[in-house]
Amino acid sequence: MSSTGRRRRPTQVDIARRAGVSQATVSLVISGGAAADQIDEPTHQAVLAAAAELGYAANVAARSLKGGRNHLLGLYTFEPVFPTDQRDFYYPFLLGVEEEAAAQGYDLLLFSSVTSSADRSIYAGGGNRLKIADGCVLLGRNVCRDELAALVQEDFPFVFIGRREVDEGELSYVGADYVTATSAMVAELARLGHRRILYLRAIEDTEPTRDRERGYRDGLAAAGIEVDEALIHGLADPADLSVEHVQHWIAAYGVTAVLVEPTEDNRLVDALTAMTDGGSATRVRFPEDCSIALLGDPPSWTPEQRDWTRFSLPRAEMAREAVRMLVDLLGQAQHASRQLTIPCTSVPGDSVGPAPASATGREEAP
Amino acid sequence: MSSTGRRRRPTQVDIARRAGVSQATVSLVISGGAAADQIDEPTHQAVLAAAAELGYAANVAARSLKGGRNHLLGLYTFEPVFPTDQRDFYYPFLLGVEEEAAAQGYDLLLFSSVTSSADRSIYAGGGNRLKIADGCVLLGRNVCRDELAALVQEDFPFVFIGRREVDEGELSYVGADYVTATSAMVAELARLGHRRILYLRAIEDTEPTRDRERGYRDGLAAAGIEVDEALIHGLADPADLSVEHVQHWIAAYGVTAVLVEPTEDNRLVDALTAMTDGGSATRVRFPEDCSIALLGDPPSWTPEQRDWTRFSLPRAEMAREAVRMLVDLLGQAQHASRQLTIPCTSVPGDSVGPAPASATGREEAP
DNA sequence: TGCGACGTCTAATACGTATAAATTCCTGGC
DNA sequence: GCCAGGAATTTATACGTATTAGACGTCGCA
Repeated sequence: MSSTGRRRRPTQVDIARRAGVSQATVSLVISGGAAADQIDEPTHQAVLAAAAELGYAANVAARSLKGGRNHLLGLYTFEPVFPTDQRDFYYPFLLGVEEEAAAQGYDLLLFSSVTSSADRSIYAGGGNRLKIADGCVLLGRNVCRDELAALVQEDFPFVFIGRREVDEGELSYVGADYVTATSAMVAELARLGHRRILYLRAIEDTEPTRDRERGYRDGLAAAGIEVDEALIHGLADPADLSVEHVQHWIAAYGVTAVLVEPTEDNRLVDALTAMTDGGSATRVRFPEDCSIALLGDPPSWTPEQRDWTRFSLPRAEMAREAVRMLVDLLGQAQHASRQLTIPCTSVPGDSVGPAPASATGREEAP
Repeated sequence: MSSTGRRRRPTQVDIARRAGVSQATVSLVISGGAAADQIDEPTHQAVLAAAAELGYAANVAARSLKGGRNHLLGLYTFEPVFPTDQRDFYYPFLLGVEEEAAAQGYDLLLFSSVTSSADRSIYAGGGNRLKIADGCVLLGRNVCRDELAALVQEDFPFVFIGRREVDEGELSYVGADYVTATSAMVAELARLGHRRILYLRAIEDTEPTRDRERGYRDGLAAAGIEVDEALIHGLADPADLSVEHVQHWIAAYGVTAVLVEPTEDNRLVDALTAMTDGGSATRVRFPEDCSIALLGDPPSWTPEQRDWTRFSLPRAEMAREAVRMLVDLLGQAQHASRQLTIPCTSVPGDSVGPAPASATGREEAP
């Protein structure tokens, strides 16, 4: 059908034959960045011409086996990125990675872990799948620690989007500055007279959660408020954030403000909305009854939604920086690990108000 | 740091040395599916033990170099997929491709054309970029015909999502059955007494548009209505679908129903919504004043939106089928082209009603 | 004329795996 | 005791590329 009728993809040997040179020369012309100018102009052209005629494309596997570069950046996510309910959360990351990868002249290799089966993990099939790419961007909240540790052991270049730690050594990441952002949120609440601030944290002990807790404690300390451990509460399911609970916290602990971590899906915001909607007796008004702020932004953001007080992660920016960092790492012989933290932006919103006068100074009581 | 202190990853040779066998034996034990049982049980165990002790992980590059396949499927889009205003249109395709690729054991190579610059085209850098993948899924409305033709010339395996044609030969695609869906829509309108049906088609002469026009004509023929060429109208910009225009069409041509192609962005639906919102004199009520149906679904679909009468493309299903077809093609020595058409699902909606009695039979007049 | 230097190219090899072909070893049959 | 025949394992090779060391001329200069 086609001119040659052959099925096999052309290789450097084919080009060499056609151009009347050796395979080594072809390799030098095609991918010998530095050494490419040591070959004569006529042969240079001849090789390129032959390559074009044959429709040559380098074999990725062979190239990376040999240790060369493929101009591929991997993107591995520990959770499915595409399911609809989380899409708005991950979309900005995808966007940023895609954009910056293209800008840097790399194509993106999407390692799919979309099936829940374990056979799509990094070390599936007895090998490290990521290695076809020159380097890899990692993403996801529920990290598999073993795999991450193994990745650090081999010195495969990768950058995590989000701060992550493993015992086995330092890894590179681009994270959001949850500590400062949360601390600032606490400071703002304190300025408004709040002294009894409830912190609803995720149950899982991941780095983002630890950072927020750190910021919470720092913020309280800076405001001269002692930490009451009873006000740090693990929230297993956003649905637990019910009217009854909040009213209980207000009554029993004198809580006047709540800080809560949003989930990657819509459940938290749904729960909040549900609390606002109920009949007058069975609802909580924010901020009249209680101030509330989100430690991060809820995934989907339609204009109709309420403008919750919160801070917002620079997600696309984080992704872009991660790609830049990765490309940088690739350029260096030595793979030193690097860490970068990007500030969050504060969104004032309308769910935080001054503390009720009756509550001010309440923490002075025994 | 690690037990050996070496940096290099263990290979089959290392295992072989440790287990006192040859590298070939190791290969047979580890990945020799069928031939694995021809080796003795003791050696089998010894090899596995050695592999476990060394923490062996197969080198994917070497493996796929040997096999000729690298288990990568390309995804090339002729338009940026990630920009926000089109994201809901392309998302289901991404989802489907991603999902099925994973199910088939392939990873996805995302060729970014996100920068508008031409140097990210298929044939950038002198070669066919797509060729680093085993095969490729193509996507996008504004196809570059030259490149597509060139792709057909070389017999690089690819499948287009959406019906596409080139003069140079047959290509494989998975398309939506616009013809039948449009024809059915016309039939339904005819059943409701409509005889003067306006068809607003896209200006560009792409396959999806041609198919719809074909369905329009077929549907009219089946209903025994003669085609009035004045009722086929090219719509350059969705904003042109204004109240004035519709009122004009009703008055001048006796139009009682309109069929319109949606755009990939939100402009058409926005225009429709705007028409409904105006003051009573400057708006059109659907279906009271005029029935209207969309030949495809508008991109974003929030529950608040009006439930327009339309038909809906099985986008995720198309994507999945495309991947399946591609994998199938890869398995065959001969690359025959294949075509598959998937039916659309009809969404009754509420923007179509019976034709006004005064208009029925109007087409009998000269 | 001879000799080193330089410019241009090639031969050879390594990367880690899979597999066909060849070898060794063993067992049983005569 | 010798050989056919199979089971268990190894040897050898190929996959396509990158890279190093060296081959081959050619030129400049003494």
